[in-house]
Amino acid sequence: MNKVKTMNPRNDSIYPISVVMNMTNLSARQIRYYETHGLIKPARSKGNQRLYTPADVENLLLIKSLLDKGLNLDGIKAIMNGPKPVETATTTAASPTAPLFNPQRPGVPKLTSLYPVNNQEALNDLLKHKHK
DNA sequence: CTTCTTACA
DNA sequence: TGTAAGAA
Repeated sequence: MNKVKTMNPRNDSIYPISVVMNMTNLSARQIRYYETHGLIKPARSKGNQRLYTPADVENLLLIKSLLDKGLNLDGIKAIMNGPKPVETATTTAASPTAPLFNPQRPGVPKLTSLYPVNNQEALNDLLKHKHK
């Protein structure tokens, strides 16, 4: 019942430039232009034909939106090959030491302390006072 | 017929 | 960026 249509072992979804044009609403000129500027790198077929992957289309879409936001090709280029979301994160994170819990089963006699190592100092202090 | 390259506007 | 010409 199922019609397997051209299911080759190497079937990467690729589109010719015409399809990409319809998907991105960009002109062939623009698509090729962005390629010369290194924003996309579509593979080539035997006849030197451009083969666009879905990833390429996504990039084109991103380029389009970024372009619309007022950036130039060089700026977009910088963004694309650098996972740096321009964030001056002043993350004063005080060590995200996740307080992991020890999955101790009921009946284990080797229970010395079930408190996070983080509070060991405070615990000792408390015990000291109590023991006094 | 579709796409590619080069080149001019 | 659009478009023309000639080749593939």
